[in-house]
Parts: sequence; structure tokens; C-alpha cells
Amino acid sequence: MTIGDIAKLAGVSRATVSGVLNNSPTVSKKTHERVMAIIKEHNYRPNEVARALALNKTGILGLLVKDVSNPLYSKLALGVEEICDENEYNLIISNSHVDWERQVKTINLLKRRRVDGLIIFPLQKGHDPVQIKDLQKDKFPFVLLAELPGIEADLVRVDDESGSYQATSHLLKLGRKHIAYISGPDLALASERRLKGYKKALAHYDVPFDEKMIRKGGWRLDDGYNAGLELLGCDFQCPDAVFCYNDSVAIGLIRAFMERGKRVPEDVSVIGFDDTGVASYLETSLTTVAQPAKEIGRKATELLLKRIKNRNKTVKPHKILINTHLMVRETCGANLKGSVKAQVPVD
Amino acid sequence: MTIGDIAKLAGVSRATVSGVLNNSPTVSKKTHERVMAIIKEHNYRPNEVARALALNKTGILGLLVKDVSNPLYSKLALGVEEICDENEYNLIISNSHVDWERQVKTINLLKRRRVDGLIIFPLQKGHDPVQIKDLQKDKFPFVLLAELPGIEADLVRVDDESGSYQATSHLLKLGRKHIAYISGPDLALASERRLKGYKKALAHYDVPFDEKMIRKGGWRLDDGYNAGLELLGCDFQCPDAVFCYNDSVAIGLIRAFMERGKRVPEDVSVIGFDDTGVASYLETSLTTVAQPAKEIGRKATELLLKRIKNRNKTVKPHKILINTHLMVRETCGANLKGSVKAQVPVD
DNA sequence: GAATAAATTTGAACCGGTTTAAATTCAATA
DNA sequence: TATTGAATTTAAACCGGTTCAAATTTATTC
Repeated sequence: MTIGDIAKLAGVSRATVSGVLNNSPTVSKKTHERVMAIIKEHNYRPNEVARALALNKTGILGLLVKDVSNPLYSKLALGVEEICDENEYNLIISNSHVDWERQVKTINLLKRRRVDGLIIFPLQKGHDPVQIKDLQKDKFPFVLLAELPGIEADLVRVDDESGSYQATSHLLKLGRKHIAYISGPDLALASERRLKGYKKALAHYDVPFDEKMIRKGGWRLDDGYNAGLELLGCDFQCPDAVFCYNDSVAIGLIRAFMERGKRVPEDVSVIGFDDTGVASYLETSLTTVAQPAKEIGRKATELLLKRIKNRNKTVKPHKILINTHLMVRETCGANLKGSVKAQVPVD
Repeated sequence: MTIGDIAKLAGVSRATVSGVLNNSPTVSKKTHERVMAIIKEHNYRPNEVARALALNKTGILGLLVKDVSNPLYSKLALGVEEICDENEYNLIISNSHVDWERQVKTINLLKRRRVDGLIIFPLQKGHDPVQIKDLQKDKFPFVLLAELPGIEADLVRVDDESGSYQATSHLLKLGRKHIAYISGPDLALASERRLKGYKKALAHYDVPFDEKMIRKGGWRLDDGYNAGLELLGCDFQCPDAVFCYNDSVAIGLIRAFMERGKRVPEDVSVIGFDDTGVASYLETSLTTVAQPAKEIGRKATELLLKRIKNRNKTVKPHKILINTHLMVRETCGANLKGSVKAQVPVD
């Protein structure tokens, strides 16, 4: 069934059928109804590929993240999808798997497919992001989900610094004085920003900054576990609170502490980052800085759609910072063991 | 840049450029090189939309699941993507959000987009799956990820019965005699199959089946928590082991038990289902029946690609059952508290 | 009823590729 | 050198829509 078949059946031209499909005001009510009836009867659905070719617009967006099976990204994808849905867009999701070559190949393929725009969580550092620069040169609509040094483009990300400031302040307000920070992987700019927020909070509460309280972590449970052991093995003042780069690190660290007889939160308060779901499932539920991933996805998509509308115009890049939420649970010591419900995330 | 532009620059016809792009053996080596140079020089990339229209093939697959942010589905998506990647396909992921209307709309939109095939986790029961039947009538290539009563189609799913049999047998081998089963939501056929495997194991070990040991659960932490309280509140023999519909239910149940002074695994063994990631993060790590979601995704995609190749031929439906893996951790009582590494999932 | 204006419909070109029969070029053979 | 056959290239049609100037139909006015 093509538009031609319908036209023949209805005894009109293809142009008229096209008009009917697009609710053009120039087609008469009578023809509209007659043609529509035939369309329904034959269950005809226009070929979006042909439409895309004619309109130079596919109605498809591309989302490139490191790994959708990371809850942070899948929640984000949910937000993207929500806005896509409202605008009759579809979404192609691809994973870079932290492989530079895959990032390049994927972006190229999506460009060939003529997606209307891209949302990219770019690999940072290590290589020169030529393809991203090319996108910019070609005025191809895209939004970044992480900063890329030297590139001024639309960007949506969480406000790491303020999130970290909040978390650290919370610990300080609970009376903790010796707060350690377990950093993320070397490549993460976010880790640096969180360190900044941490320092800011210390300064604000007149607590001296101690270099020894900064430990190299990572992003996996192991990294936290090892960092925990390291902290315990030192001869200096053991921290009475730890702020971790993410939840996995926090959980690993807690395990190390528990194994060595340190109680959480009685002896040591712990706060994580992300709130990707595990946090509330733990026996002693994890206090953490929640990233509203879905919200990030929504905002990024809205920004992208705007950019698509103004494709040729030169609008200066927008940078949107999304606020985190401190999810106060048990490991920080502020809450007693609570009911099941209170600990389950809402979103 | 279009194929025509390149043709002009190279002083050949569009057909020749097309031949070059597709490595047609009829174009001479000399022309191939000359045209290729110009293509590279101008960084020309063929428009896949136009190609799709001409070839009647988009190179895009659709994946429809309930919710990608469910780790089970996002892992599955990863497997799908892997095979897509190998075959230069892209993947549109959509979520039904357990909403029948959305399922209908999504399938229709993806058909309009002329995706080459669909992988569908269909909503079960409740409604008549007309669109799925339509797909079948139209010989549209698709693979299901869950059974649909009355529909014979390509299907890939986990072998619930054998997984459940394994888990129950494991508990029996550990000497447990009073094993409860907390079921899933009413609509899940999987829950029924797991019950079957449970019964089979009991029978095999000559342990009498007790109706009172079957409890209605669900799929959320709360459901498990409530089921746990219910079990404890009864006046009959309290179970010494519980097999749960999924990990969330298991975790909820464990929480209820712990709160009432029952120790896991000392007093009660617990086994979950899915192994979606939380299991290994718990203080007492959860023994669970792992669904190899990625593998399911891979197999489903391979099956779909085959179906696409044989689009017009009538190949009888394939039904592939994927084996589960029993992840023996701590809550079943078979393992002592182990090292961190042993508990972290591999895939 | 003719003239004119307004409403509706349509033919043909276009989007950017692929395909194939026919035309052209090239090389080998007589 | 002319002939023949193979290798290469090309023109034109096609995929299934949209668009818009021009043609046609309908309605309005005198």
C-alpha cells in the first residue's frame, strides 16, 4: 500500500492524499472524509522513510552513552524517551563502551542515518574529539552530557560542585570533623568538581583541609573496598566520615570498614553519589547524592529540540546545571533504621 | 553533498558512484580509485534514508520492552546491540511502561518507520494482542521475549522451570525441608513456570508439597517484605528456606525476617531470581538464579536476523530457552562470607 | 447567464539513493 | 583494419512520499 494506491482507490491525485494525511486546510471536508475512509479501510500507514527523504527530517534522535546498562544512563534514556514521545520522535540508543573508535564509528553512522540530532555523553580526555568539533562545524544539532575541554556547546549535566558541597556540609552539620573524600577515576572531570565542592564546604565551616584525607578511588566496588583498607591502615587520624565518588565505591568502602570492626554510621558516616537504586536496598541504607538522571535526559532533549528548530540560526550554547538531591538515609547517621517505604526511591 | 555532486566532480554518472560505494565488481579499478579519492576529499557520506527507500530496508531494528531502566532489559538491550553492531544495524529502543495503548502505538510507529524487524517483550494477559497477530499476518519479522497464549511465533526466553528446579534442589541438598515459594505478580506466566520447577524439585527429593508454603508476592521490595511478615505471622511451621520470584522480593523478605530476629542464612535460607546487580552488593550477598539477559538479547537478535533473511519463506517458529545460572552466594547458607571479588558479577 | 473570485485539485519536479537494459569503450582476434 | 566479445559506463526508471505553480471546479456577484 502506497500513497499512489490510495489515490487510485479514491480517484484523486497523490497530492490530495498527501494533503489529507497532513491535514492540509486546502482539501475539502468531503474529500478528506472519503479518502480517510479508504485509508482506514486498507489500514494504510505512510512510509516514514519516504517522508523523511522528502522532508529532510527523520524524526529520529540519537543517544550515545557509555553503557545503557548503567542505571544512570538508562534512567537518562527514559527521560529522553519521554520528551521524544511527546514529539513523535524515536530514539536510537548506542553505547560507546568507553571505546574511542566506537564513539567515532557510531557518530558517523548516526549522521549517515540523518538522525535529526544527537545527545552525547562524550569520552573525555585521552583523544582529540574531532567528530564533535565536526558536528559543530557542520551545525549538526547536538547536546553534550559532559564537558569537553575546548568545546563550547549545548550542555546538560548535574551540578557536582553543589551536590558535593551539600553532602559535605551535611556531614559537618552532624558534627563530623575528619571527613575523607574518595575520588573517582582519573579521567572524570566530575571528580575534580566534587572535590571543589568538598573543599568549599570545609572552608565554610572553618574545618582545615587535610591533603591526607583525599584518597584515590575509582568507580567500582573494589576501588572503594581498597580505599577503605588503605584508610584504615594509615597511622594518622582515622576519618569519622567519608564522602565517596559514587555508590559502588561507598558500598565497597563500608564493607572494608565493617570487616575491620568499624561501625557505620556509629563510628563513621558514609555518603555516596548517584543513587542508582542499590542505595535503598542495603541493610543499612546508603545516604547519597542523587543525580536526577531522568530530568537530565528530559532537559537535554528539550534543549536539543530547540537547537533543531533553530538549526541555521546561530544561538549561543546553553549550559544547564541540574540540581542534585541529598537522599538522607542511614549511613550518614542522621536517621535511625526506618521503615521500608521511606527508603525506596520515588522516581 | 549528494551522490550527484560527487558524480559531477568525478566526471562520471551517479550510477558509477553508486557502484563505487557498493564495491560493485563492474567498476574499473581506475575509476574506483579516482571516485574514492573525491569521496574522501569531500568527506561524503551516503544518505542512508535515501538508500533505505531504494533498497526497502532501513538497517534499523526495534526493541520494545517494558522499561529499559530495569537492569534485566538494559542488559538485554546490550546483547541486542552487540549483534546489531556486528551487522551494521542500529537499534530503536522503546518502552511500553506496561501500558497497553503505548505498546500499540509504538508498534505502529515502528512499522511506519519501516524498521526491518522487532524484538518485543509483549504485555501478557489482559488484552487481545491484535497488533502482534497483525505482524504475523503481514509476515513482519519479529521475535517475542515472552509467551503469548495462542500465538506461535519466534521466541527467546529463560528456562524458568529448570532455573527454579535448580534453586529448589540446591536448598533441598542443603538439608532444607520446609521451603516456601513467594510468587510473582498475577500476570506473570514466568511465576507459574517457576512454581512448576519448584514442585518438580520437591517431588524429586520426596518432600511433600504443602499449599501453605506458596505465598502471593509480586515484584517489588515491598511485596517481599509483606510476604515475609505474613509468613512469620502464621501459626504453622515456619519455613527454613524461601525461594522468591525475584531479587527485590527476596531482599524485602530478608528485611522482614531480620527485623523479627530471624537470621539469614542461619535460620532461613533465601534464594532470589534474576541477579540484576544488587544481589552481590548486599552485606549478606544474595544467592540467586541469574538470567543471562545479554545472552537472551543476542540470541533473539540472531533469530530475528535469520527471520529477516527468510522474510517471504515460511519457516516454522523457533523457540529458544536459555539456561539460567545459579549464583551461589551467602543467603542460601552454602557459602561463608567471602571475598569482595567473588561476589561481583562477571558479565 | 456571464464574469469574477475563491476553493480545490493536480501534474510534475524533487528528495538521494539503486538498478538494469542499453550504449559505449576497450582489447583481442582474424 | 575490421570484427567480435568482454569490460565498463550510463540514462532512465524507480522507491514513496511532499510541494507548489498552474489548472480546474465551485461559489458569488451583477
